[in-house]
Amino acid sequence: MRPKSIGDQELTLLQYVGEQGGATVGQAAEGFGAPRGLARSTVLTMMERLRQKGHLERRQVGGVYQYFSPAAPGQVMRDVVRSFVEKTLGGSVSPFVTYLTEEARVSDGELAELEELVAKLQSQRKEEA
Amino acid sequence: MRPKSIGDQELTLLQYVGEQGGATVGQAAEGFGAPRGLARSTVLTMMERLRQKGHLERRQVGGVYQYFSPAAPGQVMRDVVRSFVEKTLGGSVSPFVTYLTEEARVSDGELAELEELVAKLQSQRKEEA
DNA sequence: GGGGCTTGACGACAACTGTCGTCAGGCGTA
DNA sequence: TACGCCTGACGACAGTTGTCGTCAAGCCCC
Repeated sequence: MRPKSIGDQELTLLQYVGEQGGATVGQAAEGFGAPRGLARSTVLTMMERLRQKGHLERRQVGGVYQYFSPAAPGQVMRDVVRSFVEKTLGGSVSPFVTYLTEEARVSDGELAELEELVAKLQSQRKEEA
Repeated sequence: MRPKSIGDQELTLLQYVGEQGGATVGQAAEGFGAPRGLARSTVLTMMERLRQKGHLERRQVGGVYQYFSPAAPGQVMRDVVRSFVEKTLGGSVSPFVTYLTEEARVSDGELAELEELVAKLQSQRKEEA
């Protein structure tokens, strides 16, 4: 019983459902699949696979199933990033920082987040000292 | 002919070869495969697949093939991170910054890199202003 | 010359992903 | 009642990854 992997397309769909605060297959097929040229059955399959993996739950509402994410908003992304750092980067975030430094486009909001992050880390260092 | 994807294990192996400054299959099998319990043929297969994808090149040296990475050191990692940010995070580094803030262990060296990064970005903002 | 070990090259298999097509059942409207 | 549309559930298929086993050729030492 491996943790629960997730493909890129699946993740994007999961995100979509999360943002919508839940959706039926029909809604997801229209709002997510259609713009991407995906057939309804494709969306259905992905949603069911996500459900099997525990990333989505469904509830019968008015005759149809309403799917929704049982995880807190943002949690999934965090898990994905953690898994990427651990599995692919071997636990070090250095490659990512290098990437940020050399070629990422960082928005103002993200820069602010980074500033906060640095400040937070610095104060932690002091405490420990 | 899609760009050139790469699996996690493949990437780790590619990294290994890069760090070693090149290696024969025998060397990689011993130094990389053995510690991970991978058979020699597994390592060979991965190296050949990496070569087919253009991530590795080989040269006949003293009867055996010496494999090496044609890319500059660190380039591969940067490519991988970029691809992850674009494909999986949808182009935004926010999820990553959030991860860093909430749960990553950041080393002193990495913190220093981050500080530099923030400083650099701030000065860029000023210039643009 | 004969063994034995290393190399390369294949072919294979199972999982996971991304995509569908199709079938059967339910509901509403003509 | 009959038809058409939406919904769920399957089963399928191809491509990518991760892993091997095996076979044939070469090379070295006894």
